[in-house]
Amino acid sequence: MNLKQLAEELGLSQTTVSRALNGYPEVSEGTRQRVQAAAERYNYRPNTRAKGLATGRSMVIGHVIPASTQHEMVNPIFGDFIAGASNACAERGYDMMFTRVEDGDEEAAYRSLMAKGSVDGVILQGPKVEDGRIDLLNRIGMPFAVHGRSSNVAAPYTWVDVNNTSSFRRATEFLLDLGHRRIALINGLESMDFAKRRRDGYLAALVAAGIAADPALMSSQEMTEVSGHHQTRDLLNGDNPPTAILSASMISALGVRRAIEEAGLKMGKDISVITHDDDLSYLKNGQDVPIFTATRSSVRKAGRILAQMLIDRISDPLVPAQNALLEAELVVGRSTGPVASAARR
Amino acid sequence: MNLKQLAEELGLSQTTVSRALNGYPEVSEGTRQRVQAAAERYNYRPNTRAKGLATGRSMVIGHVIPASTQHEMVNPIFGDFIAGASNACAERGYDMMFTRVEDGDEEAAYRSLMAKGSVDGVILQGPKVEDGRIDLLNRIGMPFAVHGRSSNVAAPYTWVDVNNTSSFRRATEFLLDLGHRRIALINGLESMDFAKRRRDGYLAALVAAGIAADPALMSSQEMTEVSGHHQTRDLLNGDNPPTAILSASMISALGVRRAIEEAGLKMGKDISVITHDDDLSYLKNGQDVPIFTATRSSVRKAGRILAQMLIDRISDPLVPAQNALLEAELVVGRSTGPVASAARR
DNA sequence: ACTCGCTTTCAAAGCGCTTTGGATGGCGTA
DNA sequence: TACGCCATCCAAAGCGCTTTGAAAGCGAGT
Repeated sequence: MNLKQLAEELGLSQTTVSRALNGYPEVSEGTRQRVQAAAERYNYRPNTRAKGLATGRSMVIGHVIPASTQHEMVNPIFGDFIAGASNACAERGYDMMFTRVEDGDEEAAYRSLMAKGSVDGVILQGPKVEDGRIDLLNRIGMPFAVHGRSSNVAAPYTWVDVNNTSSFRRATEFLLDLGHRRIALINGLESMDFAKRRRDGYLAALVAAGIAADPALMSSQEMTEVSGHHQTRDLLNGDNPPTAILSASMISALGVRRAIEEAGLKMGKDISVITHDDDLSYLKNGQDVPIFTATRSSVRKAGRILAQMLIDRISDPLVPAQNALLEAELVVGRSTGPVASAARR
Repeated sequence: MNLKQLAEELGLSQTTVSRALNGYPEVSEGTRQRVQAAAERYNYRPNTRAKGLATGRSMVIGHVIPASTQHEMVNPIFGDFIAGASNACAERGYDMMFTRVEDGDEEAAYRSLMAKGSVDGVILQGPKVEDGRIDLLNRIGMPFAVHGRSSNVAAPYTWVDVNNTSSFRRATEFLLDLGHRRIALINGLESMDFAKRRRDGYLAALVAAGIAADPALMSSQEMTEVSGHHQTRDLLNGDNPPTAILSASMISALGVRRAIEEAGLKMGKDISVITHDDDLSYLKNGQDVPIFTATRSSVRKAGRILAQMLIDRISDPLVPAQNALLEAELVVGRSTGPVASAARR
């Protein structure tokens, strides 16, 4: 059933039917009722493509996933973020679309999405410290919103981010207060902006406490269980192992815990662990009592907010770029404790 | 730049330019070269919506995510599946679109997608033992492909599934061969078809071995870390604890392991564990030596195959429904061993 | 010189919708 | 009675593409 048929059925013009359905005032209330009833009865839905062609809107928010970052898609953190974003999108009638591209074809992909008009805006994931994508999107005039920030970008843009610096600074201070002096940082890839900021926070706390940072205690890798495990094992096997570990995600933290247990140590007693916790639905930090002491911030909430901002911007391009800096809360669990006497040697 | 402008620029008609770009034979090689060069130069991309309107194709594969199952989106298993599927889609020029709906609005959502013409086909996730969606999609004539199967559906349809029955039967037999008699099953929700089949496999092996199934050893819940932990703790605190556990996913298995360690037991020695392993990129079963003995089957591969099948079907609706039953391999790791003497009491 | 057949190109219709710029008719007012 | 003004509805243009049906050009055959 299309508009033409529906109009014929009703003995009205397409114009009137279209207006009745879209809530325009130039149609009498009686007619509107009649039209809506008929549309309901025939389960009429305007064809997306035709509507889009006529209005110049696609009602779709895009994501470009490069093949190498593609495992990000698989990353539970990404999943939770998307869940939040798609929630906000659904409320406003938007759908989300994912385009996978080969590495290096990102620029072409964005240009292509723009030229093809298949999305009204895009969400940018995992910004690097220097991220060319932001300039690019500004240049080609594609509305966008960034999950995170990019340190070296001057122009204003829409973003939502956790205050990574302050949360890692606070976590480090918490460990310092417990008497820890050798605190390791098992970070995400530091080409990523969030990881760089976390490191900054960690270093700031050390500096403030007058402690020299030990490069042997800092590593930067992808945030997987296996990688968390490897890094921890290496740390524990080192000459002068840490008494506390800062982990970048719940997933790495699982590996951290595994390595600690394998070494016959007890987390929270022999060694303390704080992790960042994105409050993932599939990897809760314990049900009642948190397993890990953690800096917690819901990535799902970030998704909601960001999608809303993007849609605002699409609806009215004159709205200035909005930002939100979310503060993580420090949740104290059982993975931290005063520095162990054995380690004080 | 649109077709009209490009045609004017070239001094050709839209027809010729369109044909040149779409590889039709009725255009001379010289002209084609000239057109392609110009298209390249102006970075011309046909407008998706206009093209779709003219061809009746949207080049989009849809997914409908009900709010309650929405956490599925967040499920790493889903993530890996999508990664595989989007790969196959990208190769054929398709994009993927996700529509979130309130619970119970699924039927309306599919009908709507169909009426709006916004997708060419959909992928169905997590089929239940009885799943009304399959009939529905057949009825409304929407091309679709199912990840998994639904036991109580007669009509043929396109699907890809792991042989859950045989793999869980085999895993159970493996434990039986090691001397285990009290084997627990920590299953996914048994309203899900895959979970039901796994249970069937488990029970079949017990029956063949002449062992009566103990309801106290079987549980069925969502596959999260926390839930795996809870179920295992309850089992271990029971009157007559199992000597081996069968877990439905790597994620639950993490919880299983945690509960075992908390109880002061050693996995592979005091108690054996086998898990199903979807070969998730973010939750590898160890790097070199597998941590868990597991029935392994790549869910990413399943995604690839299924998307391909769906696109085949979209391209030629006359092609009969294809199916693929993937056999999981049994990977022996360090989480299993002969039944512990202590437990033989 | 004329027709035939083939290649190459084009004008125009159509996909299903929105939206512009009228038309129509009823009603109050002068 | 005539006029203007709303309220209501409509025909048609246009969004950017594909595709049908036809025309134009050209060398070969007679």
